[in-house]
Amino acid sequence: MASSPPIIVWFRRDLRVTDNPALYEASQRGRPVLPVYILEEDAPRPLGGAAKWWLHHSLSALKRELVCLGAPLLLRRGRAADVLAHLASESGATDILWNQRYDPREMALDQTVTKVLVGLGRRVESFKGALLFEPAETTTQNGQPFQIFTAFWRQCLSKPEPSRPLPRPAKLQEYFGLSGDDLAEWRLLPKKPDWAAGFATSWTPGEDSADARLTDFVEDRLADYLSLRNRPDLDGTSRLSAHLAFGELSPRQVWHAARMNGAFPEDGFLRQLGWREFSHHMLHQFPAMATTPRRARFQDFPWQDDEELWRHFTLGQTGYPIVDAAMRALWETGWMHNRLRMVVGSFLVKDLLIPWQRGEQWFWDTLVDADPACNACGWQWISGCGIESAPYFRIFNPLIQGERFDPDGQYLRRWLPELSGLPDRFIHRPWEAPPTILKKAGVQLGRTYPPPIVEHAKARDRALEAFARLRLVH
DNA sequence: TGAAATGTTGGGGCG
DNA sequence: ACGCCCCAACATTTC
Repeated sequence: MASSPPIIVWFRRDLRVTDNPALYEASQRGRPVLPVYILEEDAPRPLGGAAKWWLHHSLSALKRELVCLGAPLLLRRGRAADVLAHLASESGATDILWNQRYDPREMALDQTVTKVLVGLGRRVESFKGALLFEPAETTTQNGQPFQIFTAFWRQCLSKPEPSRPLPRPAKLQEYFGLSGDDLAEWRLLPKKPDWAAGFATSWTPGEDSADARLTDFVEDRLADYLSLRNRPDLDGTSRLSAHLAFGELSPRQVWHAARMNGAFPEDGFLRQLGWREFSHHMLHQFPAMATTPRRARFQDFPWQDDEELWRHFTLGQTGYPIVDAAMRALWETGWMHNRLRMVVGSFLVKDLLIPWQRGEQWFWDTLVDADPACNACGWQWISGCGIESAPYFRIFNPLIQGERFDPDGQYLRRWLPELSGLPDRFIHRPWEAPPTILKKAGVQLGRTYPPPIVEHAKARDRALEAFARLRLVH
């Protein structure tokens, strides 16, 4: 027996059933629900490798959730407009619901989809679930977008608090009769080599584990967040970034979970949500920032862009232990601590004079939490070419950062086994260790571990000089 | 969400 | 007792 026409819910980066406004609304209408995820062939930017791994597991988790709710997830691939138009005619659906996304390139796509569907006599509705505050409602007094985080966040905090998360919908009516792709066919997982083998020991994608991690964080570690958040060796952060990036959690859920466990909006943790918010609003308002420095004069920066140095950087073979440990952790786990993102970012851009866009692309490929807005904002911030950003002359010293935030070298020993035998005193600076100590630790500089590929003091001077020249020209 | 250079102050060693 | 130097500790400025 054929079902009556369903309501289509198009899942994108909102791979959750709780606090999912589009799904919730569909569940309220007393009709079958047809949830669909589309592998978009016309996506503005193909997902990176690590994100694909996450997507695979997140989709399989979402499939399980939706089976429990009674409406299995349909997988299709192609251009979103074609797929949805086809689905609408196959199923007779008149209503297509989704949660709004804010990246202008994706919004352009959604507009096309809308036009096509409306042209076919369908109704399209979009809902708000991806952000805490609406970009259109968060502007300066004369209606301009904010460019400075503190002003932006102050205004956000003066508004009513974000609304409470919606509940998980009750049982959904299944729509029968359509078949979709098999997730495995999408080949989102790496085969040979399987570089993602280590990911699973660090992560469990999906809404259930996102919720568990959130609960664990707000109950046990939120209180120490401020004092530990910069310590990669102590696991002081929430590690929710990938769950948020794929929408397995909504920022509202994180907000209220933290609030109920004693966080104040002014506190450090919610402020981090503020940065996420700010990044998304910024990319929404300034689409070009994905690839172009917001300060125009950085267009002419005299980059060196040396392939050999780049290779050392990506392999975690720069000779600066904190940089190398961070880059190898990124490769092995698909994630990097935020403090270390700043350290390696500063190193790439300022010590090696390699354009931030290359770093941004590398992160895009290797981070499980790769998010166009946060990634571009972060790189513009660290390279000094954003409007609100670290001034260019703010150059991190990898040695000082390492010793300050990994004082016992615990993090280094975990990711750089070849240095693990060095005493605390030298592990951040193996090139200063006396030969006897190196020998005892089994370290051969230049063989088991590289000497520094640049001398930081000189690299710093060179970067400042390049920056000074830039200022002279403009 | 920086680091280095430079300036200032004050205590202690020492002739 | 005094002036001088050194240097650590801290503050300010500069990149």
